[in-house]
Amino acid sequence: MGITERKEKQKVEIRKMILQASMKLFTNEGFDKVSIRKIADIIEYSPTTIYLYFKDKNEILFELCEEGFIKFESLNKNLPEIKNPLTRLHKMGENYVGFGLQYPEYYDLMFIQNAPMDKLAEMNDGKWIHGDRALDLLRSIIKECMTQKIIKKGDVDSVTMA
Amino acid sequence: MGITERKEKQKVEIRKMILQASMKLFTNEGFDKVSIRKIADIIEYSPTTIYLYFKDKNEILFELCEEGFIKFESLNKNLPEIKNPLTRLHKMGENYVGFGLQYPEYYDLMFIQNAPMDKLAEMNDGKWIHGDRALDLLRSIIKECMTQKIIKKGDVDSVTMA
DNA sequence: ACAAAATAATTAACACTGTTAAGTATATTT
DNA sequence: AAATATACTTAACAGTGTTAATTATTTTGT
Repeated sequence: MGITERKEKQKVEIRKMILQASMKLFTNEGFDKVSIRKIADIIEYSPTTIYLYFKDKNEILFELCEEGFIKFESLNKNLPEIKNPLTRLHKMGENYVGFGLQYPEYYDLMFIQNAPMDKLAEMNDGKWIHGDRALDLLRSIIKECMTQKIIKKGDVDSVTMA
Repeated sequence: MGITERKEKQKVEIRKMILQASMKLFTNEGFDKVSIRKIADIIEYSPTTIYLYFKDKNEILFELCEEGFIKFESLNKNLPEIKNPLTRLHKMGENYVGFGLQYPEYYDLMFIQNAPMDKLAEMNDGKWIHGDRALDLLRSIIKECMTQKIIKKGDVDSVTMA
């Protein structure tokens, strides 16, 4: 039935509008300072309409991160062919940088605005469709950095100073 | 006058209670999830009483960070005697780690919960009494890391994996 | 073509947030 | 004892995420 099909498409498009508006607001003002009502204003729908498309505010962020992880994973397609795990990790680091340069808004959302990490950790039960492995890997890196990057920070600074 | 003196002490003690309760809540639940009313509940005063001692919620965090920076600075007293700026920075890195181990709650508040960095940046006009140099230095490190730690992250991970 | 059922959106409301203004005791000074 | 200052509280505002009830619209079954 072509008519319900068009309806589906419209629903998808509203979803897209929400995600688009949210992305803009999140990166401009930060997740916490963005209210559902602000998003609703932009897309010119009632605030509660958003809840017809997303379970809650976190799920919007979640979805955006998923999008980001998809992009990031597609960048990582060149990894498996590298045998040496050391250089493979190094390559992943490069990909990570490349991702940041190519999709700065997504990068900001996923890795700079640290609040998200907490928020997403909450809804971490079961869901993760695309982000799981990438996130786990990155999280392990980040966690290790929580104890070690400090030292390395000093080193980085030394290097840049020399 | 011994009586107004005792009054002064009581005021200082209420301040301390607020800071103490806030510290506990901030590190346990995160800055954003702590409400003024929750703090008020703990110290068993009305929520608005807190505003007699602190301008707003951020100022409580600000004060706690100041305390932290004082502790951190006292750890950094061993720095000036080191001539070589490279090894001096390295030593500061060590102090940073030491600080994190010695005062985990403060460390968490100041460097892990990244939201504060944003919040404190807002009220960064003029104030900074103790934290200024230490913060500027650390912030420069952090900012450099925003572009470079990514690579270093990979490296760190490589090292730890080897 | 018309009534019934499903869909999509909205309005009203709840419980919470930071914060301010106005009011109320209590203590201090004159 | 009356006036003033101090310490604190209650009431309120505007905003938040979110849910329930309501209305309008569209699709379906006859």
